[in-house]
Amino acid sequence: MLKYQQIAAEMEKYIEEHELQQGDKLPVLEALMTQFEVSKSTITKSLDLLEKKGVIYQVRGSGIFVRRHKRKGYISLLSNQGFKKDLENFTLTSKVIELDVRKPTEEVAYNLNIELEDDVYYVKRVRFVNGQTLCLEESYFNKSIVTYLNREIVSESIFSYIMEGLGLKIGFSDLFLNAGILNEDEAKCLGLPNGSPKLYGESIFHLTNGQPFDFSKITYNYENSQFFIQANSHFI
Amino acid sequence: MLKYQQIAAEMEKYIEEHELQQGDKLPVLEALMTQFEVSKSTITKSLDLLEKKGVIYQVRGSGIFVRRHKRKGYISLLSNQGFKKDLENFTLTSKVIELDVRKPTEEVAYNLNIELEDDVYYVKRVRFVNGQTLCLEESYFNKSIVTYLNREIVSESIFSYIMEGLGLKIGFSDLFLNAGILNEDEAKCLGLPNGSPKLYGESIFHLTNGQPFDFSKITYNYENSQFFIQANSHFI
DNA sequence: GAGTGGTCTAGACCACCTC
DNA sequence: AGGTGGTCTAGACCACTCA
Repeated sequence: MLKYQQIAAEMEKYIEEHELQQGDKLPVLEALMTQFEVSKSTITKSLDLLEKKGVIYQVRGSGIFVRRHKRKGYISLLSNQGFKKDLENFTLTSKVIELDVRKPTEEVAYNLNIELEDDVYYVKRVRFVNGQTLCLEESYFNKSIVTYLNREIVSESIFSYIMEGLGLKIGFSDLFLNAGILNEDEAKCLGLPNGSPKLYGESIFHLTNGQPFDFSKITYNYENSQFFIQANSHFI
Repeated sequence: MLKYQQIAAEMEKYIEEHELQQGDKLPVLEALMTQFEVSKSTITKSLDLLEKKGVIYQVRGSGIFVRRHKRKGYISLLSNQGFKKDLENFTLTSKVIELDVRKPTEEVAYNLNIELEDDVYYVKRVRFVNGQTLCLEESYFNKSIVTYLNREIVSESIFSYIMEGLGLKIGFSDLFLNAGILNEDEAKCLGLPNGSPKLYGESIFHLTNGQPFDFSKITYNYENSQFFIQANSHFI
């Protein structure tokens, strides 16, 4: 693990364990430099990372302060790691509805940047938090990258398998979101009345080298899903 | 303007003007260093900024590549600048429904970190894109920070006024999102049938020094609003 | 193995906040 | 004025990719 990541992790752990609150001041740069025995730029890089994660904010001429969001059970739209982290104290389970290898539709081929003749894994599953439906998820994986899937893998965390089992490195993701009305199949899968509102998202996940490997359509149960985003104005 | 911001702006402009596509390769670090006559760390900082904005991605050992999302008319949930930037080619207007000074509710006082005796500006308005309703917005501004508002200001971009007119610096924001069903008043304001689905968000905007100054509740017309987010895995 | 991006350092100087 | 974070440099060395 790199120095600046290590330091960021330690600082975050410290903040959590000591239950520091919004606005609490952290030691000044000078102190952190000597404490961790690194140069100024390394500390700065750690702090920039924590700032990007929404853990702290830095005020020039004043200090470094803790930033905490105050609502539990919200899913971060920024960590492209599925829900594992956000719903740590909740029980996450999945029911696999379908799993097969097929040819992509035009839409899927376009989003995965492949040809219509190439193969994709198709996975349809319902995900639950604490036994209640969270979302209905239809995923398409580029089979030449995600070379193997089975029902067992797919009923657990697919992303853990992709990273640890296949040794792939996830780089970045695009997410598109809107609201709508559940159709009959969706309502049935989520256990909601026909015509209920839905939160609907499409996301495309890429490897670090820029290759898209996963295109997913997710329909959320509006009663059990809420999201948060922490933004900075560093890029106006 | 700082060097690294200047360089980032120039590079972004270059990419737009030359209509570079997803995956197109940019010059290597060495070349950029000599071209802009700056050190490696400065170029790196520019590139990190562009990466954070979702404009490029960097692959170690390989190069720097253009990253472009391909859908028009989506609102970025990361730029905490209102919609100005995302809906550039659309006409944005507002209708002010209410504007007054009042005492905060407990909820508002909590989110703005003020006392129940303090004053807030309350603004209720409907916003339109190309003449169609985009959202219903109820905002509460800490009056000791946002010292003055009037109907004229409020019918234009409040944020431009806050930055340019009042000289305040916006730092970061928290956004909470979920879906639900429109109530009668909301449906009327948005011109939708009663009981339609809605996208509902609450956001808290802070100055660079960490003070919250704006708490807003926004109800979106689900037919006219769609969002996107570009995420990185740099902080797993 | 050549090319390319990423980390880290030590230090100079600058911009902003608080008192 | 003194304290604090932010920018920028020059250069060493490391890690990954790809032919």
